[in-house]
Amino acid sequence: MATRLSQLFVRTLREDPVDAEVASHRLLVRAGYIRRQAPGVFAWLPLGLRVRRNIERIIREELEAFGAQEVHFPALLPREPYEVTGRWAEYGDGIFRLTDRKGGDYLLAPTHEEVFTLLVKDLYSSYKDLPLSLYQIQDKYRDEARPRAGLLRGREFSMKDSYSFDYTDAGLDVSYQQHRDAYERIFQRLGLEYVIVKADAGAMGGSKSEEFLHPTAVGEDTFVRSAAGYAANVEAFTTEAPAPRSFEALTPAEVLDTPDTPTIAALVAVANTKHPRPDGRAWTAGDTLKNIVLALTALDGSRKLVVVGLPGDREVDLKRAEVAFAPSDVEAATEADFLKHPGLVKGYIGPWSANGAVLGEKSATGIRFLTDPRVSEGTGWITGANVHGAHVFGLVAGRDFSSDGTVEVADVLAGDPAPDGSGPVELARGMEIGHVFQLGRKYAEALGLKVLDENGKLVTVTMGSYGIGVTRILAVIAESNHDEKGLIWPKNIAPFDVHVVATGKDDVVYEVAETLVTDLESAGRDVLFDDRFKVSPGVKFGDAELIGVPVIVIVGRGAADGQVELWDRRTGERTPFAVADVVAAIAALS
RNA sequence: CGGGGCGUAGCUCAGCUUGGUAGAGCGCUCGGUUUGGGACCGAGAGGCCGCAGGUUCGAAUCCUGUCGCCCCGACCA
Repeated sequence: MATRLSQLFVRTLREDPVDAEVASHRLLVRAGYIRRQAPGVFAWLPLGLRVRRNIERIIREELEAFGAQEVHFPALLPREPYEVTGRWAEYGDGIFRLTDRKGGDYLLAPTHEEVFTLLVKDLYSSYKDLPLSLYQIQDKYRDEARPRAGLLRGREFSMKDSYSFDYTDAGLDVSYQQHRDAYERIFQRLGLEYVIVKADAGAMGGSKSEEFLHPTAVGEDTFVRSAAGYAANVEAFTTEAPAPRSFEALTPAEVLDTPDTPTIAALVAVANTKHPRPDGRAWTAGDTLKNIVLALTALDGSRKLVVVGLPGDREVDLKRAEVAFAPSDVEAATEADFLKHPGLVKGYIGPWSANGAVLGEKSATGIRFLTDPRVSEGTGWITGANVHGAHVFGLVAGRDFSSDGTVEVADVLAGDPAPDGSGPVELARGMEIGHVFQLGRKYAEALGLKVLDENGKLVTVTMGSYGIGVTRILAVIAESNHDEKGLIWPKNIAPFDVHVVATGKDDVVYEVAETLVTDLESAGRDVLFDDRFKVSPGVKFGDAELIGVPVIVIVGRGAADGQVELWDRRTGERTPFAVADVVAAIAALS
């Protein structure tokens, strides 16, 4: 099929839209692929829809290839199923809610676990019907606190979501792996670089979960990776605990004056001037044990304190803390919290005091005390002596104090060793483009999805849920496939196969171009034909570069002699061709 | 929710300090000249100056309030 630019519903913009910051947003608006309707909500123009459908086609092919079947749910759903699983409340402000004329509550679905589960429950009741994988490509709605970066985080976005249904754990593993493999093939076909990271299972429940992250500066997630292939979300990163060390040769702890040292930096400075290390090496922040007081708010609203002890060169990573203490909410303790616990000497908190243990469930305060894995048995620390202006030096874990356990809340720093022994990690930014998730029986249990097994016994189905953000992927591809002049689509998702640009005012140019377009159509190519007669060549070239069809044919001054140019959008290279040969040359490209 | 910025034509912006009846470039329409890197001439269409109050003879401009949008952060199954 050929589309004439003179007829196409599009208007390219000469200037960058003022509200677009990131490249994909800027270029997709400028090139006439999308238009903003509301914050995080976009209308799709013909060019944008074409790319979107191409991405969807690849996704469908790979899912159908292993037997997943497409269905389609409404975005508008009643409250009840979400009430049953508790997500009507859990989502809070995160979803769009609406009321019908009778006062019934509805929502615009943020994801569809509940209704998929119910549909299967509706139709199936035997193990013989399983395994089953269903998917849909559907618009999702989430009332994001702050939509941003155009399509990268919208409030309406297209997502492919699949759900697998099995009656055994082993079956779930197979379904999970099928999706995971399909996702790898999809991202490979889309030419999208990705790393698979272990993800936190979070509030969704369930066990195994992995995210596909596309490394990009505009990414919203920080992940860690080692050169040898380890990759994980920061939340899922684990710290290797050093082996216990004997503390028999260690000197006893002593309390020393450290006036005006409520911060680690001040403490290190004073320690080095007033109490230098006997071995001549300078004290560093890593020699100190920092005890941070956190307040946990449980689901029932109750609030209690916990103290975490970490090496002084580390900060608490709140995201890691949220995971470590889930489902409780975590925040730094407030002044009010300290007032309620006079046993805590702010700035000089430590597990030990001359009068006995201060931190820990069995201590004087009764406050739970958890330590970083690096605070292992036999390690010695400078830490607060629970007296203003004094710290205890050489306090040895396992000898002088103990904790109620270890906790992973310290921030991960570049150079930390990967837990699989593959060497130091680096921190990188990534955008989540896919997520595979073993839900387990949470939803099936809540909604009563059971089948009879081989023994005639009723068993609860176990499920997986798998998502790919279609519109986000489109943006991510645009993000990594553009230059200063415009978009450069990979061939298999470009809105057209070939962009034919006719330049000049001679009728013969347009006659040659028309014939070429017809020949390309006959060869099965999708053609965008810039047939605009009164538009100057500069505008046409500029638009071609903006729109980003990877293969461009210029029919211009050589047309009368049967000469055209093949223009590679990505390399910028222009190759002269006889018009008679160009259809074959294009066929050879793909 | 915290911080910052901005609302004037379809787009990008000027005008606001110092109040006097609305501007430019691009885009759009008509006519003509142009046609290998965003051409030119002429004639046009197009604005509730975000909204509401107030001050004033007079408000895009000053004051108050309000709504919205963008960016950073928090948040983000």
